[in-house]
Amino acid sequence: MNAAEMLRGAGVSATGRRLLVLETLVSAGSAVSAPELLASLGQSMNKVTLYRILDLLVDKHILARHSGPDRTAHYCLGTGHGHFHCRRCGRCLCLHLPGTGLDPASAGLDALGRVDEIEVRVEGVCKECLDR
Amino acid sequence: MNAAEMLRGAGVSATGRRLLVLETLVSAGSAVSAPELLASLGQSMNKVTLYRILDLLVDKHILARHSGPDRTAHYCLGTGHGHFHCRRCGRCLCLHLPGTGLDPASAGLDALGRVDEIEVRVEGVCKECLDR
DNA sequence: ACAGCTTTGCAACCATGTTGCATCAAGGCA
DNA sequence: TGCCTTGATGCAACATGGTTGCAAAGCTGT
Repeated sequence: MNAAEMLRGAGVSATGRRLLVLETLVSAGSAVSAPELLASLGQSMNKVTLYRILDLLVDKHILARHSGPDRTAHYCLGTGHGHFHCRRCGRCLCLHLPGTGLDPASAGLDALGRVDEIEVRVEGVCKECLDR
Repeated sequence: MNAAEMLRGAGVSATGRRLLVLETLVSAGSAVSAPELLASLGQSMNKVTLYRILDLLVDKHILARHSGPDRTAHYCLGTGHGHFHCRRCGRCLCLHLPGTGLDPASAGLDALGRVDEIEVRVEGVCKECLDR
């Protein structure tokens, strides 16, 4: 499924700007913040447009927004369930955690109210930074 | 253990400002953001002083800082391992999750590098808001 | 009292993100 | 084709959360 199909499948038109943002995120592979996107896209994209596109894509469940360690939102594809934040290089890797026992019922979370989303944030130093 | 003991135990002097911040957080019971603290403390505390005290207490491991949903840091006592964010009332409740299977080895996280901290963020609507 | 340190305050600044409004592009229809 | 409506983009100004530089106020030991 390419970027244009993802957009049309969500019922929004696939404009050039939106494709640019989405393809940048696809090729990034990790979670990226809005300022990082702005920097990598250069002057070719207005920041207001970028923020509006990110809002739209999150609203349409194409992107997931999660809060990074440096108090800026990070964006990545799909509904990631976890992220690893490297304290040294600042990268934010998406985790796909299988079977960590994190369903609301088992943890007794549903006693708190309605649970919409569970995210695991792991902080540390990534392998590349440790080896270097 | 009262606030003054906590401060002296961490090797910092227990000044009036620091006691005020720490006691406010103790009595809050939930995780609080810096702007919320500023509002509740009124004009009696300069915002720079507050941020510096919060930084100090996090550095001394008296407080834990974690990122809220509204891109502001929240602070609570100890090294909480999870938080429940209510999307309706905005409160941020500390969770103490027992045995959710979240140790680095079992989840295969240590293959990523060095893991320093794991935090679980749960989003939803709290019981009080659902009942209302 | 004095020197030296820590703590606090004030003002100005910076970065992230938002709002209001104008403009531009795309599609429908006479 | 020309016109109208609607959605997408851009620009400027603003709002908020947080930081920095520097000065004043408070301790502490001599």
